[in-house]
Amino acid sequence: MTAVIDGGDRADARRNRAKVLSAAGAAFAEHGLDVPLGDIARRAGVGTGTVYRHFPSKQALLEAVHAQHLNDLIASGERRMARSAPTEAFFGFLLEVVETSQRRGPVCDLVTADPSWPRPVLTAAVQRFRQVLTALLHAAQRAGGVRPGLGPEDVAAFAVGCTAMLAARRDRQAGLALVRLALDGLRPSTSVTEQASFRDGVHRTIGAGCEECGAALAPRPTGRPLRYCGATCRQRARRRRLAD
Amino acid sequence: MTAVIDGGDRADARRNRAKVLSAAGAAFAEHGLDVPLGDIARRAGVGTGTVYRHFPSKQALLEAVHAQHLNDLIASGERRMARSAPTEAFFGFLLEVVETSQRRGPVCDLVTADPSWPRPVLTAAVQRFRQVLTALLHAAQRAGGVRPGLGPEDVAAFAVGCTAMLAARRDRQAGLALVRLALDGLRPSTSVTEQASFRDGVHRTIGAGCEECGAALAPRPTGRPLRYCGATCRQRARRRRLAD
Amino acid sequence: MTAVIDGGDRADARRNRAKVLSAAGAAFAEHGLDVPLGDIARRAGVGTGTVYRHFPSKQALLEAVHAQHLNDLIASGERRMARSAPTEAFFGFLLEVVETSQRRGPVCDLVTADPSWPRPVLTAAVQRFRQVLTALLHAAQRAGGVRPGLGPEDVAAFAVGCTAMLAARRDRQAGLALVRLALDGLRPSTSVTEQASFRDGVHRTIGAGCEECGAALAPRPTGRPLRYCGATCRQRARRRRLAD
Amino acid sequence: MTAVIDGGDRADARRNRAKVLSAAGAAFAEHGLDVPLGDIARRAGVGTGTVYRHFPSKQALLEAVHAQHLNDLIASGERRMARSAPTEAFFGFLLEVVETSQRRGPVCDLVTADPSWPRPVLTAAVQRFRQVLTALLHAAQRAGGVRPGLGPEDVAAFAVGCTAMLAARRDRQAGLALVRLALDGLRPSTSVTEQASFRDGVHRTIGAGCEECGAALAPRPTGRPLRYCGATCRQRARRRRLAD
DNA sequence: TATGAATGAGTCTTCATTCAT
DNA sequence: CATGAATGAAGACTCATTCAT
Repeated sequence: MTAVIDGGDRADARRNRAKVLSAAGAAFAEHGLDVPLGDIARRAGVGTGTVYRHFPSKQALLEAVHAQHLNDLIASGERRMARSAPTEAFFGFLLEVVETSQRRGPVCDLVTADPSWPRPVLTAAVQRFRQVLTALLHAAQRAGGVRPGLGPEDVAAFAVGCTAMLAARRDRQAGLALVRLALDGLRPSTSVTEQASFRDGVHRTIGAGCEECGAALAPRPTGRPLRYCGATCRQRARRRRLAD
Repeated sequence: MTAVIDGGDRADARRNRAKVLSAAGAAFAEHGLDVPLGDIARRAGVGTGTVYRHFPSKQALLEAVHAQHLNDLIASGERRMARSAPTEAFFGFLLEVVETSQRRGPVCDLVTADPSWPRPVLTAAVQRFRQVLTALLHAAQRAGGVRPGLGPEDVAAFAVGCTAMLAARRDRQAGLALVRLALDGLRPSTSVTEQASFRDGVHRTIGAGCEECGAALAPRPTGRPLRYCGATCRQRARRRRLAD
Repeated sequence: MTAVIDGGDRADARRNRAKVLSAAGAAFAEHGLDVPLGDIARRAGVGTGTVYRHFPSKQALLEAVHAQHLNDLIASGERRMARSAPTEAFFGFLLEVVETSQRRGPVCDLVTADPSWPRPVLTAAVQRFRQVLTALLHAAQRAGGVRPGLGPEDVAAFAVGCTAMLAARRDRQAGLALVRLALDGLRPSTSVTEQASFRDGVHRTIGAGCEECGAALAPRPTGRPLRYCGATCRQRARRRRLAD
Repeated sequence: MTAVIDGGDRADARRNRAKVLSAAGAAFAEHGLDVPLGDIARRAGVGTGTVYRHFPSKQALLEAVHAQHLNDLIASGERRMARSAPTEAFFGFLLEVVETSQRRGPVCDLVTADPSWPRPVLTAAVQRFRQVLTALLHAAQRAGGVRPGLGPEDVAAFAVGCTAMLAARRDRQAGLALVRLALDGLRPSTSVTEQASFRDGVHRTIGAGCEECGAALAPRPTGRPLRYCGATCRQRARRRRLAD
């Protein structure tokens, strides 16, 4: 199994494999999936034959790129899970997914299980990614930071959409701000919000939920925004932070 | 004016042009921009030459599809403006944009003014579309139903993202629910932090979020940019840095 | 037979046929044989269908153009034969052939009997053209103005070559001067010339032959060049001139 | 430098490049510039992709053929310059140019500087060819074997014309004889009239010939241009005008 | 009958994949 | 094993010719 990932015994072969993978990742991210394989090879400083020695097809190369990306994200997700509060971990993770996808094709499409995607090499990574995503999601939901009722497919679709949103906005900073707004849609909203959001013309107070339990927060006209619904939740959050 | 859309005098030619346009719209929507032109022709029940008689290139055909789509949306938007309350009109319009775009390439990319897009045929439609979008947006903002500070580019990017989101979710109903959640991100919230970054109609440069929790940062007119949303996050980040 | 040439009974049909023929002649002359048939039709102000009504194929149209050209040349050649001295008639004719051919494909190729040329419609015109050319040639040869031993194929090839020469020289006036030089190669040369022309370094006196009998002309260091070898030939030429 | 011609390191690639070049040269020569690229590939015994590997477009292939031809001619011309007497060198060179051009498109058109020809690859070869041609021409002119007043453009146009002439004559031997006759037009003649128009190395604007007999007209530095070569022709023309 | 729309075979060109060096 | 040359299927586009209006 490591052989498949490493590309064989010889050191130079392993190095070449890594070069190709990295070049492919960059090329797909920059120019999209239509980038010619020859360009990738040139970028990696190898011949096309070498690319084919390591990856049996362009599709396979793309999948390897995705697998690597997924593995990186999995590691990052696990780190976040260990170190951050659930809600922060979840949203930080999602933001990272969005920011690192670029034009390489939405990683999360893999999670949404589009059957047109052959995933022989990917299955393992995808499953693990889905597990991490699910764990992060459930933790955040238990913490009240994410709406209950959403499943991993929903989150994946959200990530896909936010990736496209980021790519569509020329100004990356502005794009990130938009993504944050969109991701806020995953946060629980008070019943007031729900009702208000489809009514018109009145400027109602809608706050994000408590970061620990998701409960509605009393609006404050000014000053530092509330993060927790009360002392209990603030305590609980603090305990968790110290725990890692 | 209709001549441009109708494609000439003869009834059969007009019919064929319409068939081609419709087939192209469906084909692009289903299979993306890489669908072979021959497939479109077959789908329309005509020869490839007929496609080329009506549209001088594949690019032109794609633009015509977009133009038609835009024109439909423009008409719909104007109707909504006349008949509905501003906020409902705005969100209804956006939802329609998202629902009708599918894989045919992000209609709204046209609005985000990507210069790599040649728009000879489109310029008029795009401008009109942008006008309608802007009018709907401003009306909704005046009515307090949409965050101030957002511009048409932001809304277009949102639409692009939501289109991708919808396409990513296999279950269309679930996808639409997600889109609604995301679009709610455009509504105003009373979170003081957030309000700071989008105040009174001026589209400020939105800084990156807090490095620790991702929350929006209040813009500072001068001086060193903010890294954290507050002391808590700064403290936490410091602790983490010391930890490794 | 006139029906074939005239294009039918109706006056407008005849007019259309003429328009197409003229447009085709101009288009072939300007842009060569690769000019699209649609361009010719547009130029003629008719539809492509109308072109096909009068000429069953592009090839046939080209042949009709050639036939018309040939017929014009035939008439001109006969006029010249009647009115001018043989040598003048011959060279004037040749120059006209060259000047009127342009890029429409060398008319004289038809005479050189290239078998790749289908000539169903042309046979008659080509044969008549060849007859006129031959008559002019023989008369000029009898008059001593053209080298004996040359046949109509040679002359036709000369015309083809001079047409290309004229087209190659951007400056048309300079091109015509070159053509005259080349055509002079058809005139008889004294034995001195023949010997001299392949020897090197000495500037020998080579004059054109007598216009009536082709005999060598005594070189004159200055003044008006000699046209005739003597009084006899000058008389003979004068008589012929008065005869028409 | 040879790399450009050889096409790389590998022996088989070099061989293939040569095969393609040679096949293209033959195909263009035989069937003209419209020969399909697939035919060339088949003729060379390779796939179309191989042709495109060595030459990025059909145009480029054609230019490479021309460049090779030009380079061969350049070498030959330099050899002739070194070994033969000037006039023989010049005419021998010209004959070689004519004999080797066939239908592959007039090599010398390149010299006549038609701006519609893109010459990226060719520029160097064309310039060198023009230099050789000019050197040969001037040497022959100094030796008195070629009319003064002719420039390289004239000679190139002559070559183009003679190439067409040779192609037009089915019997190649007869064609070559014709070409020799035509080329003799470049030799000096003592006809005083002609001398006037091409004197001492300056390439004067050559006016149209006499309207009556076509003879060359002595250039006039100023004033109304000449129409007739003399009083006789003017008289004759007048008589004709009165006749109709 | 005139028109010009429809047709589809044929051309150039690209690029994923295979294979000789 | 690495290289990059060779391959050929596939796609965009043109235009001579046919056919419906």
